[in-house]
Amino acid sequence: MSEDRRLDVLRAIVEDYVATREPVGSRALTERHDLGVSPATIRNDMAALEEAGLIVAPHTSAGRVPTDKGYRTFVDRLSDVRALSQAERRAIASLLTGAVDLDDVVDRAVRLIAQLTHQVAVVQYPSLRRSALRHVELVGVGERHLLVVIITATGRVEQRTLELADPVDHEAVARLRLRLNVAAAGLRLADLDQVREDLVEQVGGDDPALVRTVLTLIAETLSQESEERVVVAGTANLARSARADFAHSISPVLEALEEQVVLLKLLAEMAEDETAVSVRIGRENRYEPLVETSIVSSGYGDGAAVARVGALGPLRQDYPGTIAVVRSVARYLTRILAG
Amino acid sequence: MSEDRRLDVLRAIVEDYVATREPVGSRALTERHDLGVSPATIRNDMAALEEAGLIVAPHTSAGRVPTDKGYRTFVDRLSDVRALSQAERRAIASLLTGAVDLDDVVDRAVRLIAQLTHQVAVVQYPSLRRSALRHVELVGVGERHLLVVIITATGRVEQRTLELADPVDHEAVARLRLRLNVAAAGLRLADLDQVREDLVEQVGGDDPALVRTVLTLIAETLSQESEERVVVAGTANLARSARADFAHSISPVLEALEEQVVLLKLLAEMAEDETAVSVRIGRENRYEPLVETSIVSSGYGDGAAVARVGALGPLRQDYPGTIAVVRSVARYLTRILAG
DNA sequence: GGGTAGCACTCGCGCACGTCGAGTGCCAAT
DNA sequence: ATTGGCACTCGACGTGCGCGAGTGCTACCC
Repeated sequence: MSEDRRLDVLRAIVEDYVATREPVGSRALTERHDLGVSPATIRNDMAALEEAGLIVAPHTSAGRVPTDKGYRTFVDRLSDVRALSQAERRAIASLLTGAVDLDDVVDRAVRLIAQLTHQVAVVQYPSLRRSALRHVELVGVGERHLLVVIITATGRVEQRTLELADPVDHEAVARLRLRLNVAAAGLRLADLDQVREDLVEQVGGDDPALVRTVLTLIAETLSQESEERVVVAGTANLARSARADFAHSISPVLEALEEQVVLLKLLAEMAEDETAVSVRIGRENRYEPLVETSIVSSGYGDGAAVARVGALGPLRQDYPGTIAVVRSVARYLTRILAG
Repeated sequence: MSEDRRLDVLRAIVEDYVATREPVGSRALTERHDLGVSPATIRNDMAALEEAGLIVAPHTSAGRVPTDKGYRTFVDRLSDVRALSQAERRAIASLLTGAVDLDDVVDRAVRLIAQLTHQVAVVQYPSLRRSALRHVELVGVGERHLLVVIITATGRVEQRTLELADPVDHEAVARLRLRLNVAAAGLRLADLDQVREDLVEQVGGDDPALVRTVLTLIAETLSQESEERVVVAGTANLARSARADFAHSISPVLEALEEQVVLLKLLAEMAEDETAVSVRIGRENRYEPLVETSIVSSGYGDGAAVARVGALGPLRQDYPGTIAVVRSVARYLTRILAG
């Protein structure tokens, strides 16, 4: 019995099931695909595929349905990456290039993915740790508070208030601001820890302790994972297929989507290969509420990937299509952020 | 036939229906409530209530269910405001006072409402137009760009980049910043348009045109409604009761919740009475996707309300409970933002 | 006139039952 | 290795039926 044909059968099952949402039987397969053998032969292959754990029959005398493992095999070995249509390419390009600032880019990207994949779209903001510093602003506020505003190369603004031991010396702060910006412009935030002492010396000034404090605070702030943010769109797409694709309710999934921490962890786990698209199918997500979903994500950003985009949807979905969209949007994002 | 008892019957119907999710019949009513009359009498009252459009029977020989108008009457005339339990009060107080900054306050508030009401919670960020100015920061960036950072009394930071006609004169900018902050501290942003010319004169300085430009830009920026943001939580609560409470799918509702613009408009429409809780029931929301939902919202903030909090859920919900929670959270928010 | 009891009637719901057809597994034949 | 044939399983679907909740109406009572 031919191993190749067996995989062809699996591919056909996945494609038909994704298209029709109905368990697919041996006869239907021979009718809709050109496999060159009779239903009886298909049945033997199916039995083998079931034995191997790639498909299951929901009940006796129903057709077969792919398992997580079946989808995995499909994604890894059987699916061609679908080329995007001209219209899709154009939509991505024009929508993303029209954005006015970082927030707008992220917002447009997430809506775009949701619309093109009919799934829940997820876009992570470019991580502060990885992006370069454009400007630091220091503002004395009241007696002993210092407002630190950090502006990154990607246009993101973060603010943090410092409580000082001594009353604010406004002139010293003004000088410090100037020198800091001269010395630290273009600094990659991830490097800040290493070069801090150099900077303290370089900036000099009346109050090295203050410099150190400010730099430390900046570093601390940026290293907090909680600074990372994820934007979600298209939850309505989940609800549309809810009854059909989710055994119970979609509310655990919605809950998970509202938890920034969960999403960030999830995306972080998928970051092994930063630039390529990576896929988590069903129980491969160890996070219980998501065992009935699949997540397709890709890193984006310049050089070392700085963040991820992705799409989350039911097991039964058009993987080649989703992968194509996610990959394409990630590439456009990378290009735009670099420009 | 007593008008009072008729309303008692309506109240009983609403309460039972909310509690059991089943159409309520005349006998069940007499058993569960102390109305002092027989089922037959109740039937007459029910016929009258149906005539008046306050209840309907989903089909012959089923019990009655409240209509939008029935709920409206219940909310307006029949429900006592439920007092919050000690535990609930404590939860609200402790959670909100533990917040570290404005983002945290909003985040905690929205989660709190979602959890206590089992509905979708909505919290609008305090509007810039209405809140007072704490500080303005001006930073020259490159040759002819000026970065304007606005810090409000509520701790919100907004930034905007100005393109200047002439190259940046750093000294002039420094002087301007100082004078602007002296003159404009505590200014309510909504008033800025009116007093702009006074300020231009008061600030004086080398370049009145620049002052005017900066002030105009600030005013423009702040008057953009798009600056207003809404945070949503608890969408999972919708999904939980989806099958029972929504005729079709909840996905139109989820779509609406993702549209900031829609939510902002909705909240704006409910702002007639700024401090009191206001309720929109079913078709009273002219926005089609929300005709199967009710929204309870209240203004919060000091003096003139600066923003709104609310809860959105199915028609069939515990209105007194929701109202109590929304009102209470709004009050705590007001107190915290004032402090 | 408002309240009540009785009664006939309606109708959705759940259940049992039978039929249909898709799909399977196995076996003997090629 | 592939195939045709065949018996078998089982869910989906339609039908018929009885139950019970609930109604509206009418006659009656205070």
